[in-house]
Amino acid sequence: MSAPLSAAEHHAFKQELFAEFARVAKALASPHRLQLLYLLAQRERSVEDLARELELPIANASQHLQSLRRARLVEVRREGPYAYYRLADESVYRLYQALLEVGEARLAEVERIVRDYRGGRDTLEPIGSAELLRRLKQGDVVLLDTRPEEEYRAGHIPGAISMPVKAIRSRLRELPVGREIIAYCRGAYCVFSDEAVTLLRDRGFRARPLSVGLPDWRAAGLPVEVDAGAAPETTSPTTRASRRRVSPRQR
Amino acid sequence: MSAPLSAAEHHAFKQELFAEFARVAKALASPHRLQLLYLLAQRERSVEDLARELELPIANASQHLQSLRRARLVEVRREGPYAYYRLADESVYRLYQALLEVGEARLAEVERIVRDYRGGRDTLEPIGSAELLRRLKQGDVVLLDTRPEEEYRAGHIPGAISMPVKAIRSRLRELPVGREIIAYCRGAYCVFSDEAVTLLRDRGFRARPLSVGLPDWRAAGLPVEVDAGAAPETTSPTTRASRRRVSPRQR
DNA sequence: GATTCATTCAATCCATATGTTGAGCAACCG
DNA sequence: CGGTTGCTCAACATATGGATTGAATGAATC
Repeated sequence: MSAPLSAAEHHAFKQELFAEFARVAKALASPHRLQLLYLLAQRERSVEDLARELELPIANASQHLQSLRRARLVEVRREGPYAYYRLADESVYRLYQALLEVGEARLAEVERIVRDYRGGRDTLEPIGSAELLRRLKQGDVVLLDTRPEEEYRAGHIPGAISMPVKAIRSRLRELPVGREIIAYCRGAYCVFSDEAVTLLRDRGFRARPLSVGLPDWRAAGLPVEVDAGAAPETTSPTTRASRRRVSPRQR
Repeated sequence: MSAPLSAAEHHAFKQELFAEFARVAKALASPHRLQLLYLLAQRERSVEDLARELELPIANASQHLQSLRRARLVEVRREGPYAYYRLADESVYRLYQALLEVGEARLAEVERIVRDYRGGRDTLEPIGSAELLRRLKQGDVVLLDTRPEEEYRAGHIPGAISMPVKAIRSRLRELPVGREIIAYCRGAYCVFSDEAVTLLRDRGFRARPLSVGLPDWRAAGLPVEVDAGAAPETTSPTTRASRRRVSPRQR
């Protein structure tokens, strides 16, 4: 039972074990793959779709996705000619979050890059999740999901309106003037909500960004609503119908 | 203020940003560096010390440590001829934890390696942190820190007795026969506490391992006691005295 | 000052990763 | 069936990372 274990055995065991963990870290160790995870945290997507958004050759995107798959960070669902990739589970996003947290805390470069990029726009007074929840219950705020509509359909904060930042200019009349507007997007390094808030303020609205993105909201265990007709979680045989537009958007 | 930002600018920004995060991930992407972090999570240590425990050439260890340092995952404190490395902060350990969590959840290999290594010894009925805290207050358990004494001195669970697993055979008479004995060590993949529990049970004691290691306990925000005279947290000028043995061990 | 010791640096070799290109494959369409 | 589409694979060039060796640094000691 308590068989004596040699130091050499100990050593080999540790080596094998940490080699496995290093495999996971290796999968994270590429800017392109991190960006893929960032996009996949919003919703499952096809190879071509991802490649287009990241401006990558398709073969390159495919290879990165397979590398992520070998590390079990993402999973594929094949449907006809398409391969839809998605995050394997919530623990993958928590790892991604932990990586960004360390990066932010430790790398002065990150701060500099962000500051350089969005000049004065870091004083938009973001609202926290707890306060948003409270005020949503009171009904005195309007909540905008500024991500592309497909991402809204794949999961959004209950009560949010889909208002992709690209469409917001033409949809201003849908917004109330009295209540404060809260905008959220993909996460801390996504500019959709910041752009929306800046634009809304220019037009005389009271607006603030949410401090976190939808994946962070979900990871915090807060409620997320999925539209009927959104790409199914279960790998059902052939749900071609899932590609149609549905969006029974709530106001 | 809301200066229009071109798609190309967006793209370059994302590239730079994720390149920085990838740098952090790259630092994690090596079995040897992960093992270094594992050891440094216990206490700060010198290069030679780490190299000896991991059976690495010193130059190799030094280079890995510098690579971790460039990613800001560890920091150095130089004292005379020695370079003492330590984890940069708690967020680094949380990242390490998140990596292991994903590895455990996703890689069947990890399970296999662990199972292969410790045959039947995974049914030692570990006790959780909450239950341990409760029973420590009641005073009906004895808590053993089975790590090397230096690690105990650098930080241990309040009330724990330092009982390195290598010394336990010769110190059995210090242990009470009535109360249950709880043993903890470096973490889930450390075998010190399992070995101690197995040995104690063979000798007729009631013993169980704690489900987490000291760094996990600390990361959970639970109290940790540091011995007076242990290597100082603050990089004080020249605290040579810190190398003497102190250990006013409490029973 | 010369010596010793812990650590770092520099140069090398080898292995692995990345990006690119073009070919291959399977599903679907006409 | 032949063509198109979405993805994957294979082969290559280039770049990067890791381990090893021996020399260099820098602090402490003699």
